[in-house]
Amino acid sequence: MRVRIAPSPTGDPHVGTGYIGLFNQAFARHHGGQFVLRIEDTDQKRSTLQSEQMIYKSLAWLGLRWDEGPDVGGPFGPYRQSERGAIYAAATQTLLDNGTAYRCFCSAERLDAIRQDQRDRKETPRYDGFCRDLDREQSRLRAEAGQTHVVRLRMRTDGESIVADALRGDVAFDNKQIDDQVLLKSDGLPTYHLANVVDDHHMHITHVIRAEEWLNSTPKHLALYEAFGWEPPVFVHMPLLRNADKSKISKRKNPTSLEFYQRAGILPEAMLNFLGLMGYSRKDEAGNDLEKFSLQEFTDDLDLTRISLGGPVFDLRKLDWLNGLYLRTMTPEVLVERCLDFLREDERYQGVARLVQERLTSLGDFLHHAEPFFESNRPAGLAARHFLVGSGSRKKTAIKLNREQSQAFFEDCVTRLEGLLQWSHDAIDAALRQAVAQAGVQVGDGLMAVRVAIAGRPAAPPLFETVEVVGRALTLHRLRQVANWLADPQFLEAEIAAASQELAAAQLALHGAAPE
RNA sequence: GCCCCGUUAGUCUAGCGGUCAGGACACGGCCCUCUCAAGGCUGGGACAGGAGUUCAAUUCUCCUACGGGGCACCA
Repeated sequence: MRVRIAPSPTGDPHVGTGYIGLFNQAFARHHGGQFVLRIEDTDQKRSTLQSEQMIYKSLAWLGLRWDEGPDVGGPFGPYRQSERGAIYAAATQTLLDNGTAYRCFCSAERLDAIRQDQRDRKETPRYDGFCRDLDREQSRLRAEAGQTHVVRLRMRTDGESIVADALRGDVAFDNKQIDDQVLLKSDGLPTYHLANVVDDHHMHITHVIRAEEWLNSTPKHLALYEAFGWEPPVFVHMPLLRNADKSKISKRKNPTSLEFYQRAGILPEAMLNFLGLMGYSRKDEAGNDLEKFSLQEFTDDLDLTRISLGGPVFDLRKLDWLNGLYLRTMTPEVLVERCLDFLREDERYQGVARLVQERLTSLGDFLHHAEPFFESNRPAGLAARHFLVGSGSRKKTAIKLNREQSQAFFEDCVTRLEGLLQWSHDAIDAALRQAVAQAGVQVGDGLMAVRVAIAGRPAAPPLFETVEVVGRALTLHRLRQVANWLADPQFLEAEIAAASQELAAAQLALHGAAPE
């Protein structure tokens, strides 16, 4: 048995990739098969090599080990789709020759127009078949003349397609509902649908274990297998990880980057364990649910038919509990090792040392100053008043932003930082200054708000360096967290009230009981 | 709008016709304790609604509601 995961190197390594990867690998190992990693980089605009590297790094951190992949090779490579152009070209030609695909010369404008029209008439937006019956010879000549075009799948318009999903049973789709999918884009690269089917076949994939979002496009894939005369694999559509509001997990509402969890000090074995609890459960001898288990144990008795299909909410509180459980059951020796490794293996370590250095009077001070860089959860706490931008300012001229405005400011910071191609001091500097200018507050006040959001305290190393060192994943998470706090007036109020109480108590302790 | 999937407590789940509906996170209380955690005990809290099938439905079927996903020259 052979399975694969096929992440797309666009952006941060996604926790969903880890989730699907876990089940794929465990399935392969359980059955003594192979687990393949394939990089789906057919989207030229969005794919980056950097992102690809991060995928390897994060999946390896999690503890997943693939038998074949771009980085480790294998007998059915190349494993990067951008390097398989000739294979897709040949496959496309086969379909063109046997009439199951056709060239389409329609412009993007025309397609937009008909889709809009269909939407207006409340119909399912789909290709209208304008080029479907072009003369084959004509079509060939136009293509040879260099006219830009795509290649589309000629979908049957009658009957229905049955997807035999391993978890759901037969799922029927009316063929009339299925679009003539583009297989080859005008840039000559294949779409997911084509590349996926061709590669899965050539890589001898027997079981496709992927996210539920693909279920609806499976009929297209089935049509492709048929067009090629190939045997389709077994399909297993896993439930989607969800935000607290049950929508598909997204970085707006949850940290989705595996890098974030690594940097936040989550143990990979706890993360894997937690993912193994999503839509799945194991039992102990007494028949109760087993909460803690190793990858090996998970793999040993994995049974995909036990997967439950309701979309599991990715609840960080339980992850934290599990992580603590792992931490508490280590021997002190191992714990020390893990902590030191956590710091040592983190490339931020050097950067933190550099920033903290000038503030030290003893080695023991290091921990205090380094805390903001590694801490995972940051309660709003004592410095919360800074989140209302300008409110913490001692300047009389300070422009204060109200709750909504402050929230908008933090969200703007997120958007600008998110868009940075280079996570460098200068780029961060520029982005944050723009955000401050946009908000119309004084530079010091705006940056102070960001500083407190990032470092949790007003006294910290210079902001841009700090942000650079803290890194993208954690920085964005902390800013989003503050934006979310600001979105909930009660929460922030309570936080500030608690903080002032804390402050009063501290002062009381310092100066003795106040006179009656 | 159309198509598809799903629905046990706030959350993760067990259950596959007859159960006091089990476990876990979170939450409350008590205990332990110099604090905080951890730990122990304990409490509240769920089968979305309605028809049907059956001696018997959380479990099977249908309808409704709700949630989600898809409908791209993104994956």
